[in-house]
Amino acid sequence: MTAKLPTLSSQYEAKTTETKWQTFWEANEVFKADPKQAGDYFSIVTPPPNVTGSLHMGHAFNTALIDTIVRYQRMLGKNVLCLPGTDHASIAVQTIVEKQLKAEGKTRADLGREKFLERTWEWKKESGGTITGQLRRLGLSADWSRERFTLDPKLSESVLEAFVQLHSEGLIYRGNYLVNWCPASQSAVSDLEVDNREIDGNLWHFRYPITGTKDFIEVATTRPETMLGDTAVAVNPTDDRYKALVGKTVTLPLQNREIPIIADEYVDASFGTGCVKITPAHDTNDFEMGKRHDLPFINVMNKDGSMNENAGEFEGLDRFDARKAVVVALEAAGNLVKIEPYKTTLPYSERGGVPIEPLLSTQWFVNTAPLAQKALADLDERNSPEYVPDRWKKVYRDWLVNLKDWCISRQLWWGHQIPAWYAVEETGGVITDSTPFVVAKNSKEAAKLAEAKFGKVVKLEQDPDVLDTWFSSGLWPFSTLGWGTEEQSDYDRYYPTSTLVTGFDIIFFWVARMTMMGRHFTEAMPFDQVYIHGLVRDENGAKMSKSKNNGVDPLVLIDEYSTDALRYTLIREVAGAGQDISLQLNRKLYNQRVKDRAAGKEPPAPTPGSKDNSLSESVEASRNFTNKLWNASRFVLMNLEGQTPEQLGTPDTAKLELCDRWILSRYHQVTKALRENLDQYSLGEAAKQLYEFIWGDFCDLYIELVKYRLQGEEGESKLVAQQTLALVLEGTLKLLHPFMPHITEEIWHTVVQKEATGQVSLALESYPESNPALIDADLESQFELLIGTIRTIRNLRTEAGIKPGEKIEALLQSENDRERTTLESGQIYIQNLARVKKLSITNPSASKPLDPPATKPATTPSPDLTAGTLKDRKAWADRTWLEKLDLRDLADDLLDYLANYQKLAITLWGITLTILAFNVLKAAFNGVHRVAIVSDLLEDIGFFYTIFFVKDNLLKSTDRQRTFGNLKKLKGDLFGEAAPAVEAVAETVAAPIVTPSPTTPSPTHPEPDDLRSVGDHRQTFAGVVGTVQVLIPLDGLVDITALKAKLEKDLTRAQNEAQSVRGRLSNQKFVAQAPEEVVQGAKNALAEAEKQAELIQARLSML
RNA sequence: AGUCCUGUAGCUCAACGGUAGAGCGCUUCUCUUACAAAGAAGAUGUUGUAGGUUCGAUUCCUAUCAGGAUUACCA
Repeated sequence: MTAKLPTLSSQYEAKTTETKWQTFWEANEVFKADPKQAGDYFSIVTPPPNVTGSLHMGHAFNTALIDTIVRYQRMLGKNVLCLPGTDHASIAVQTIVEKQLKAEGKTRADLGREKFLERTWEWKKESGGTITGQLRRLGLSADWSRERFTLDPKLSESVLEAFVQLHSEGLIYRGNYLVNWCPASQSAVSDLEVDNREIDGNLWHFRYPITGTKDFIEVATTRPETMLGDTAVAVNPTDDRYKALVGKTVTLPLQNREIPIIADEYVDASFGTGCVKITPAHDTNDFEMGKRHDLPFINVMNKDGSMNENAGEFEGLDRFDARKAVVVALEAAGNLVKIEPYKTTLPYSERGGVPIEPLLSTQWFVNTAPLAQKALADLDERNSPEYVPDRWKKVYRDWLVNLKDWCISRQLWWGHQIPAWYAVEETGGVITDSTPFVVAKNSKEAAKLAEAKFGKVVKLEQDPDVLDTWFSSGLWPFSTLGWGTEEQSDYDRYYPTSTLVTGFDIIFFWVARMTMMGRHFTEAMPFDQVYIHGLVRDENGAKMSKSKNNGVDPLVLIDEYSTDALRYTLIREVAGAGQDISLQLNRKLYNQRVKDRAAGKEPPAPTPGSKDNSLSESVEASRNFTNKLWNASRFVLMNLEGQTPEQLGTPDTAKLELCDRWILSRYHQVTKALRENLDQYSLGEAAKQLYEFIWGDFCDLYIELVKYRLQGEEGESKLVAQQTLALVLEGTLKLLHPFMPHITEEIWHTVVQKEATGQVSLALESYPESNPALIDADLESQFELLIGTIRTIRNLRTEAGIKPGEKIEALLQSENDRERTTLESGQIYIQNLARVKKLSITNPSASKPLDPPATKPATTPSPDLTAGTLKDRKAWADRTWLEKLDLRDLADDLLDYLANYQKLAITLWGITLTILAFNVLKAAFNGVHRVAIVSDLLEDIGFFYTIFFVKDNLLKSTDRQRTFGNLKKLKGDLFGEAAPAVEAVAETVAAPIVTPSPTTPSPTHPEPDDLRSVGDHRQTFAGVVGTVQVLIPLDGLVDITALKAKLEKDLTRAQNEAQSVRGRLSNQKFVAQAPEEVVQGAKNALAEAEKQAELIQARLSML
């Protein structure tokens, strides 16, 4: 043990602490995976963020979820690999760099491919560093030694391997098809890079003259300029209106081209005129039809979106100018019928920000059907991968079924260059659609292959295009582990990976590609489970997006509130089925913070109490939670007197006091629930449970309940409290660690007093296990009554306007033995937490009270039985022996005293003397039939107390509970009260087995006299909890109106409850058909409600 | 248009078919020696609407309204 006591500073410094642990974890390689380590493994490859700039809130959310899962699995003792990395994001990154060049007045062509790539790598270095730095600040417990980038040599090798293999299997081909063409970036783009927007457009109606007649056929289009490439007009074969025309031709206006009228099922006769113009080179549906009917494909557009030579007089016009020009020309020619406004959704290029053009071009494609079939079989036959939540499985499945071939070539430079080499001499020195080629991993192999193929050495040129980024992303789960390279130890150990954590928005584009590729290349699903989460929505519930400019930088919130607070907020929000989560934010303040950050200013220190000053209320609440944990830990540390949980040891079960047993029961209950929730990815639920346990149970109740023991004398009771506090705190830190890794690590090291090393870290501790033997549901519900009683007394205090600091008297009356036993065993708790100096617990119907239990206002204040300060006890001891006697109360108080100061009473001497005292009392009692009404009776206790005090620490191990019980029995004998049997009491205290009420009230109702007995002497405030009547006698004036109002409110509530339950019970079918326990529960509830109403009614009638 | 998800307190969300809870916010009181970034007490609901099944529906079914996601877009 160190010389100075371990403490926590009064203020938690989140920023320095978090940086400290992030640095520590990484420097000590705490999270480095070791394939050689035995045991089950748990591996996650993180979804690689694009190296385009910085992380947004969605990344923070994803990372928080991943890390919580990963840390939990690590604490379960698994061999964990969490592999981080980034994605090269061809088109996004190239767009950024080209923009930079443009600002300098240059183009990529000016630089040339090599120089351009150099420059892009430079950019990647900076941006990639920003990204991984942010992941580190989020506390991601990744193995940074295994960080990967999709363009790493080894990953690129995997890409080559995959491409060559797929090509050799005939699953990759080169062909002329329609692709999503982005004229702005002049590249094909994937469906994912397309953003469908609904826009207000027009529907233009044209008429095409039927060749050889004066008739016309009317067609409509949203893109008039495409008519220049029309090669047919189609009608439905069953459409009687046009049947006769099929086989004839129309003359295409402006182009004067004869095009056929064809019949095709695709045409919907009921829409518009039932005639469709067919442009196979510019529309996907038309493309299919063109193939079916063997139509010519006339491309009228250039790659930059301008019209080409096939557009005739419109050549050179931009597509939108051409649109206008075509309409004008058609109108002039009398072919325009009408223009009607029309809502349509247009695909926009996410990158270029312009409408996508379906364009016919020669590209590389993956034949996905055979790949998808394997993945589909795994899903249908083995439910692999398993989706959490399950409903996303359907979305995934639909995609696999409806899949189209995948265009994988991009007309870009940044990325994996397609490993195809063209024998350009065959086609005049340039690559054309028909240039022969070979596919190989490198130019050397390509040369060899080409030589074999052509029988001579030929000049080869590599395809200038690069692969779709998703191609390499599809390999990510195994390419990162060394698949297809020399070093496969990680692959052998950690593949297939355990869980993929990602957003639902990329199930198709990424998840499905990984499963197809993984299944094909590794014969295994790349992950066992897929955990799908939602998006982070902004303060108005809107999706965050660049175009709306409503994104939120997680670092701004981290600077303001800490990483732990942000992580916890995000996770706590997680509802069930992959729902979106929302983030509360003061946008105005946020914008200010962003500005400040840019200017290098720190966020201002929080000013408590001021409203409208919260950047994010929800994150602030989490920050307050960290603060709560910090302060509670401070308190515990202050009271452990320098001892670690290990040094203190586990508390002896037999010596646990009621609240110790309760908090341990709660702790094990929560541990159990937490493990279950974490196992099934109910992270939000888990986070909330911990919050409630830490704040509600541990801080607000347990700590308050044990304070008097900690502040009291050294001894067993104090030791057990310390042991329990230490045990629960350390366990709780472990439970919370996956959610809030930094603060828990900091507190833990202080608590256990262990220097942090690569082997000693909370992150490497075992996750707590639940001990079912310590879970006691009965005990917990008994506690409910105690807490309810405390709350009722506090409520009465408030209603009566009693000052918070003032100590009061209270009387608890219940006819229910179990209730009374519970109240008695928790008496000290009620006294401490409800600030009651004198508490009586009686059975109003058992025997006529000899005298009113509460007496007239004491002229000299009663010594405080509860506070337990030395001062009080001194004052108490100073009393003189035998001023006046109320023997019954004396006995009560003697027992109170023992209950409160059990640790003092443990000496044999003390007990002996107490028993002696009882015998003295007995003797006295026998001689006195009527006992004086005196409230100040405790002088005599002072006498005993002095003796106890002297002998205080002589003996340690006595079954004080049993003795206490015996004393109670003795008291019962003396006064004829229905004191619980000795055994019952002993067990109540040491191991409560008392079943909580379903209260079965006794048939005898309290006499009004009973109730009045208190009120006769003083004004009394009253409330009811369970069937316990809580009475607070008051001195001075009482606000009768307030009291009445309160009682009436209670009465209404009780009557309503009774009424409702009565209604249910009077339904014969309910009684007959509902399960026994439900009916019984209703009966109990009715009895309790009726009892409550009765008690309140009686009390009310006395006013 | 199809499919899916969601409608519960002012906000964000809970509630094996058993009669609705929590956090934040709000109101009142309190700076009590872990914590005012706190503590104590309190108020707040035709569970979107209408039917149905059931002894009993926030929960299951049908219809409907509203919001969202997604796929496909009819030219």
